[in-house]
This record gives sequence, structure tokens and C-alpha cells, in this order.
Amino acid sequence: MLEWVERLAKYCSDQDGVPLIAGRVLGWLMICDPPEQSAQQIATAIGASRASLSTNLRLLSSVGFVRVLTKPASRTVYYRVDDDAWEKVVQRQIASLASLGNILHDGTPLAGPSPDRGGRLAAANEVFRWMQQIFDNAPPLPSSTRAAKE
Amino acid sequence: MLEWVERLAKYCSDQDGVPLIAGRVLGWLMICDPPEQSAQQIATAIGASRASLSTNLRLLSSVGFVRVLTKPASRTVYYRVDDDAWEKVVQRQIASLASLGNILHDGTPLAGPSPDRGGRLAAANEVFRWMQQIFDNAPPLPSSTRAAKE
DNA sequence: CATAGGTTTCATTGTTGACTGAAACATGCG
DNA sequence: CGCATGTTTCAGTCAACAATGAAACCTATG
Repeated sequence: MLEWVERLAKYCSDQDGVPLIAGRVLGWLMICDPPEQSAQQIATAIGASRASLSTNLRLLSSVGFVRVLTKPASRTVYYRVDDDAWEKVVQRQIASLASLGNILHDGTPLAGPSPDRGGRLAAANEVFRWMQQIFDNAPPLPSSTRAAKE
Repeated sequence: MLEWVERLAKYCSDQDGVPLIAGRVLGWLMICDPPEQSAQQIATAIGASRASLSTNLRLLSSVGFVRVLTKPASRTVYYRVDDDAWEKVVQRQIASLASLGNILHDGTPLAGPSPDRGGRLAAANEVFRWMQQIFDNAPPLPSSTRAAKE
């Protein structure tokens, strides 16, 4: 249970630069029952200070990974992971790669007209064209399919 | 010229956690003439200490982004960006996302059997299946095409 | 075998950013 | 109005890491 949370948190921290505690929050919110929990509940579950929770919950909701919801007749705020959180993660990674492709594309005219037989920038640009093409021909994301069902 | 290098370096540092100087080295090696340069040359080009160059060149070659090559009758070591460097970047990002998909998949049995009507983990797993499928149906990478040409 | 050009190691410095406790802040209830 | 519960802000600590200069380390060449 908590080991799995820690595994996900480690991924977030190592690979994506997300604060460790934010990763733990995400992990916990993916498997907790019920799916919506107060800052206090999360804090005790993952063993972090309330201050950290405040900071990280604000971060996570500002980037759209968790939803903030309030229940009637209760003054506590509940947090819940957004159903499309991981889709956003994937989309952002792809967008980030695309922008890297743009940078490299912009660099093409700068490369010296040297005996650089088709290497370097040409190879780089090919890769990003390849990626572009893949996503152009890709089926729609699951979320849009889900939305269309209604 | 150097502004472009800086732009790429900033991307590397901000988005990928690569040290700023390593990003500058990569950028410079993408557009310099000739394509292979000594640590000294790079150092003066991007304005960094030789110590930093040593550290970052070791890093970059250990992860396969730059090649180390020596010329006969010269004791200086030359560095050159690998033609497939950016392809590796893309591949690693994809692999990283796939491993994230695995983590989330492994979490599925942990989710409480609560009234979590198809949300959360199910949605997450859909996204990664979607991604998997895309790359399964994708054309081969440019590098393999290039290799086949010979 | 000494030297010179080039590269690496080492210890230090500076900066960044996560994390925390304590205090301040809001808000529903008696 | 005061209290209790829950959340946020603030200032400070601490660890991690990039970057550097200086010194040590090769190794071809004369």
C-alpha cells in the first residue's frame, strides 16, 4: 500500500522534478478510500506536516492534478485526484518534446555549412518530424472518447 | 548563435533537469564548426571553466549524447554530439512514461473496492494503453531507416 | 627523463528549493 | 460573542547540487 505510494512518489520526484510529498499525495489519492480526503487525512496517511500538505495541495490543484471539493454541511475541504490527471501528464510530456523539436528546428540555419554530412541537426529534425507524424495519425485520447459518451 | 545555445540549454535545465552547462555544451556541439571540438574549445566558446567541462562532458558521454573521438597524431580528445542524441532523448522520455504506466497498472489491485465508479486508476490505465498502442503502430524510427540504407 | 598540453580530481562556495513548527487566519457551531 | 476545527502563511533550517580555481594527473614528444 504505502510502498506503492512511495514508488510512485519516487518516480515523480526523480523523473519529473515534482516534490516528493506531492508525489506521495498523488499516490495516496489514487488508491485511498474514499477517493476524496481532507488535508488532515492525507497528512496522517502519508506522514507529512500540515504545512507541507497545504503547499503541495495548492501546487497540485494549480496544475490541475487534484480537484478541490466541498461537501455541504461540512467546513472541511476535500481533495480528490482528477480523473484526467495522468492524461495531462502524458500530454504535457508530449508538448514539451514538441517544443524541444521547435528549438532544434530553429537552430538549423545556424549550423555552419561545414562538412557535416547530413548529421546532427538533420537527424534531430527527422526524429521530431517522426514524432509529430505519429501523433497526427493517432486515435483520440480516452478522455475525449469518455466525454463523447454523454 | 549563443542565444540559441542558451535557449536550448534553458530547456534542458528547466524541463529535463540536465545541468545548465551540459545543455550549453549540447547546444554548442549542435551548431559548431567543425562538429568535433576539444574540451578547451568548448570551454571558451560557452564561457565555462575547464573543470565544469570535464564533469559535464563525462556526464554527456556516459549517457550517450556525445561521442569521444581521438585523432591520430594528436593528443587532444575531441567531442562530438552523437547523431542519434535527440532520438535517445525522445526514446527515453517515452520509456519513462511507459514505466509510469507500469507503476499505475501495478496499483490497480490496491485501490479500495469503493464507490469509485470507474474513475482514477481506470482512467489512468486507459491513457497508457492508448500510448502503448500508438507506438506499437508507429513507423520505425529514422535511425533504423538510416541504418538500413547501408 | 623532463616538459608541455590537455584532462581530471578535490575541496570550497553559493544557490536553490523542500520541509517543518509555530503563529495567523477563516469559519461554522453553541 | 467565543470556541473549536481546519487551513494557510511565514520565517528559518537543512540537504542537494551546480560551479569554480587550484592542484594533481596522464602521456606523447623532444
